[in-house]
Amino acid sequence: MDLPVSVTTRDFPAAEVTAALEGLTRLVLRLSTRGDLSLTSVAALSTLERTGPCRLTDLATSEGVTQPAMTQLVSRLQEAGLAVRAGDPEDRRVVQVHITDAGRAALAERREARAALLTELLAQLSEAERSSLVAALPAVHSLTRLVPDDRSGTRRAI
Amino acid sequence: MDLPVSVTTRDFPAAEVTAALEGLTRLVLRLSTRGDLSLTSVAALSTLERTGPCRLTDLATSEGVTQPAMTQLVSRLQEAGLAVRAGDPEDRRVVQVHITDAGRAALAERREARAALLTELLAQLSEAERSSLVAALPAVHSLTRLVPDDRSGTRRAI
DNA sequence: GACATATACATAATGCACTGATATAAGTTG
DNA sequence: CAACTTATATCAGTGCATTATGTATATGTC
Repeated sequence: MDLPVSVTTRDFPAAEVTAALEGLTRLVLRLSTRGDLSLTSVAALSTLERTGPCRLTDLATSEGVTQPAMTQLVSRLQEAGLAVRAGDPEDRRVVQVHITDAGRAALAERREARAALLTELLAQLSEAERSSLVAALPAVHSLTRLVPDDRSGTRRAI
Repeated sequence: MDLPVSVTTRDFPAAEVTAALEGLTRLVLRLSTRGDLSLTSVAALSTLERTGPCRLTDLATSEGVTQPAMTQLVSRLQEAGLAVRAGDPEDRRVVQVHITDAGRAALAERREARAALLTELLAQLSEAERSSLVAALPAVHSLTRLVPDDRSGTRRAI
């Protein structure tokens, strides 16, 4: 328990990191206002903004939801004017989902608001704490890349 | 982009941290299986375990949900045998919510499962990355403490 | 060229977890 | 004791997910 910690795989304080992760998750969720875009909506819009138009099913896979869920989500986004469906002339079964200018604007606005609030929060940390967070960013990116986009196969309860 | 970074309030990469936070949030949510306890359930049980029996309304406040939501949540927890309601002899309007042994066991089991999976994920990072995550833990704790338990007053959209 | 199968999306029915509004019951105060 | 406040429960509605199934289009095989 209180042996010196060398951060190897074996003695990694997974419990603490798990708790921290859940705390952060709840923080983010609590900071979301009703009426805001859902996390999935934001993720889907971000994907569309980053990678360009995308098939509905591919979008579902990449966001880790089922295809019907994505159908509904795209419908909501379309009603809100943030995305549009477009047919694919080469395969008339497919729907290409495009982000609209309004969608891009909504993303930008949301990012700005969240960044502003986060900046405010972070200002209350010590400089050492801020540095430690920045230093952890690459690891976080690696982590989020580790979980495959599709949830089939080896998925397990966490 | 590749200037030396001194992490002051002014030039803190809030956008990046925001993005990382959202990525982590989605990671955690995606790793939750259907049938698992919801995050709110876990948070409520954890609070009960940590601080002992608690009024229903206080629990609602501390988890950042409305009182009806907490009434329902406690009902679910009670049906699942993870918590129980107990009357308060001093004020017969109040309900004291207690965690049960089964609730404690469920928490422990869940923590173990998540820690195991997280360990597996973390094993795929470099040692430097793991160290950076551990180093960021205190900052994360500070951050999660910054957001007050109740959402009234200064709450804003994020 | 026609039929079987696969693929892409939509629709329907359902469930869960939240919200707001309101009811009920129990304390508190003028 | 009436009026008010507090603590919880209940109800209707919403958002976002699920599974199961339907429909249109594509593809492969005989």
